[in-house]
Amino acid sequence: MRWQDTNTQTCSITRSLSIFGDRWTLLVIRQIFMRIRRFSEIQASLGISKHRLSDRLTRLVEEDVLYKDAYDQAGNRFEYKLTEKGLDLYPIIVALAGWGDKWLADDDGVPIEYIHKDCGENANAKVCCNHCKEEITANNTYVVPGPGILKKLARNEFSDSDIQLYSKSLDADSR
Amino acid sequence: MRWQDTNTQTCSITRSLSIFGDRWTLLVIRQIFMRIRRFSEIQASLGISKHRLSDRLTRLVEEDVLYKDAYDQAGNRFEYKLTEKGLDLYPIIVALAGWGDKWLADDDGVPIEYIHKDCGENANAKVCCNHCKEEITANNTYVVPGPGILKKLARNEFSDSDIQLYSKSLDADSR
DNA sequence: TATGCTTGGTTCCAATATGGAACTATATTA
DNA sequence: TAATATAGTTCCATATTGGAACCAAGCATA
Repeated sequence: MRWQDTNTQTCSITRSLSIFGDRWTLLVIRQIFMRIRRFSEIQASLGISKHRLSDRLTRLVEEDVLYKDAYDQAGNRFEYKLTEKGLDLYPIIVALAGWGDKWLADDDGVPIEYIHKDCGENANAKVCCNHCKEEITANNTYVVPGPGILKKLARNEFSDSDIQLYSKSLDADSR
Repeated sequence: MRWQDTNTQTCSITRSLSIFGDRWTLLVIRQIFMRIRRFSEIQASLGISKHRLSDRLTRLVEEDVLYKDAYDQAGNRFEYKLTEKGLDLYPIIVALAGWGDKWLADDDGVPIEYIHKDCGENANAKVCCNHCKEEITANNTYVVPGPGILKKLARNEFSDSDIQLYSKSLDADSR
């Protein structure tokens, strides 16, 4: 399967990765969260080549993850800012940072800390059940097919490998 | 900057992405969470080419994200299973799925739902503050340099672009 | 014991994506 | 007006990926 075909898949993870599942895009988004928002700033701070960055920014604007906000009088130079859709990527960024902090930090410790303004404490983010607020892990969760699968199954629009995937479930055996 | 240099960076996000920030690795991990754990199963279900999958699995075992568990008598054929480090990627998977569910689902609705066993409800997972359990967003969080930065700064092991990055903060202006 | 089948790869080559340098066009600054 | 900064684009060499063919070990069958 070629990569450009992946965004036609049903899986939400596959669809998400079709937008930012490459080597640079999430780092570009991270910079923009960090207020590094102009082309040259992003390019210099990441060391990404210019035409690659140009591609990525254009694509993120097309996907409505970023929008261009002119900062000169002529209106030809832009800061790239996060749309509502883009701001919603924050949990993914925090989850990535948290995993790296836990498993990849060197002896010096965690490079940056996230402070939750409302309580003033180190956020040390966890993924929690929206209903009971307890932490979500692979071992206390299982999956069931949702309407996006069931309706396609009813219309026979689902492949064998999709059925194989979604007939499986996550539970304590995931280890 | 070439990609193989990225895992020397201080940033936890960059280090994380140096392991699974390519087009396929997170999908491979997702399959393993979904109990699709043998080479041929993963290969057929994702449509990834064999040598690419071989590379990725080898690398994930090297990185201690997966381990090989023999399932034949001769001990030559393996299921790839998640280590503790790998299981800890679950929040990232859930965050990706949640974003895709919200922003990329088609009219049929969400493809799969995550059920939290402890309360029996649809988890609809949120990234929350570990301290007060409230949801984390770009607007209610800011960042401060942690020891991993401060110690390197004290030893002069930090580049200008790193300083630029970490001197910025996240807050309500992130939009 | 020979035969083919399945699994889990590896090897080769063509196609695609990326990095780096040079170039360009438009604004802003001196 | 000239110099500089910004935000790209173009060209080419290199790196990564996909696809097909090949291979070797183990198992199932005759």
